[in-house]
Amino acid sequence: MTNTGFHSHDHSACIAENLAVVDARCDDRGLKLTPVRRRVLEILLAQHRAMGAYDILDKLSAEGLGSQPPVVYRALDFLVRNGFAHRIEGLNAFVACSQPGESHAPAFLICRSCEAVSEAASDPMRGTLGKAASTAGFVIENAVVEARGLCPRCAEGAKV
Amino acid sequence: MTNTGFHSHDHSACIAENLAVVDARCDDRGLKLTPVRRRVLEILLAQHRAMGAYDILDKLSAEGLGSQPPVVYRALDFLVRNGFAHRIEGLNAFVACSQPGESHAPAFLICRSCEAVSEAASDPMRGTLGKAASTAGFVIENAVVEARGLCPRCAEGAKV
DNA sequence: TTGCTAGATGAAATGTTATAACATATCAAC
DNA sequence: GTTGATATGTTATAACATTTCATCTAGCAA
Repeated sequence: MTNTGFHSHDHSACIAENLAVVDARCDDRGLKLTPVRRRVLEILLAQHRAMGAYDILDKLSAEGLGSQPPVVYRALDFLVRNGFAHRIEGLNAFVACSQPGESHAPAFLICRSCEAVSEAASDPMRGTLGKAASTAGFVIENAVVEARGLCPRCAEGAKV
Repeated sequence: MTNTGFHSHDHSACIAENLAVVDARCDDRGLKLTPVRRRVLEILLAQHRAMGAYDILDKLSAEGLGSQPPVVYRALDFLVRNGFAHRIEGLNAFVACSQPGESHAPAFLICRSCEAVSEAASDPMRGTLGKAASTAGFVIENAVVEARGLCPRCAEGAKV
């Protein structure tokens, strides 16, 4: 139940550590973190927010790292497939994973005001959903769980 | 915890009842279920599956009920806003609501094989997610919960 | 009855997100 | 040095969604 994104922290260390973990995981598994892939991950890591593919593409192409949609979609696909990033369905956008490479069933807390995204643990099989599924005889393979609302900072601001 | 969609039932009665409820709700609230809106709802009700906006538009325009995207998006917006239909984020598609007009926090069970969609109750504030949110100081306003997997029929088929 | 207003619709264009399809490059293994 | 596997480059297009502006219609007040 790690929650990053809503609280201030040493962000450059946070980025560095994440990249180090991803590097290690790639080594372990024989995956190649190529320049485009690494750069896309860095762009995502720069902020705890979701970014659209075309926003990322703008940055990439400004740096001469590819200028066509498939470039960024392939990189994102690699990152998502390997658990280094997640897709936020409700925003058609992507965030870096805060627990890279760990197998986990993430749930997201998305602030509608500042658009910060925080990753929490979910357990789709438990609770009402799991009960409903088993009653119905439905076999859950995975679940999208995205909560929207206000992060601590924005909720505080809204009150005032 | 009503689950429709995975089990056989008198579907024409199911449609008729849903429409009757929606009619009544519209009367109550002074909403207008115009021909386009009603027809879109009927199209969605015809099957317990999610349909893309353009699929719906194809049907509409075949019937002379409007041929441009805004026609269907406006109708869908009306239906979703008033709780008569839901958007499935993971599919960029729409389903009729099985509890029209009731205020509820739906969760969806989506079969990846036959694409049937069933609506279940969810309670985003409860369980691990709610706990994570309150720990983080996050105020949940609503949540997208979409489980994917196999419906009873397809799960059975997969075993064989 | 007229005219106002708000909501609904018609229509054209555009914006945004995502993939198909095909060609080329890179690199390790044999 | 050929093969096979993986990654990239590039063009085009599919799929999903909204903006904009004009027009129509129902309900209602003067």
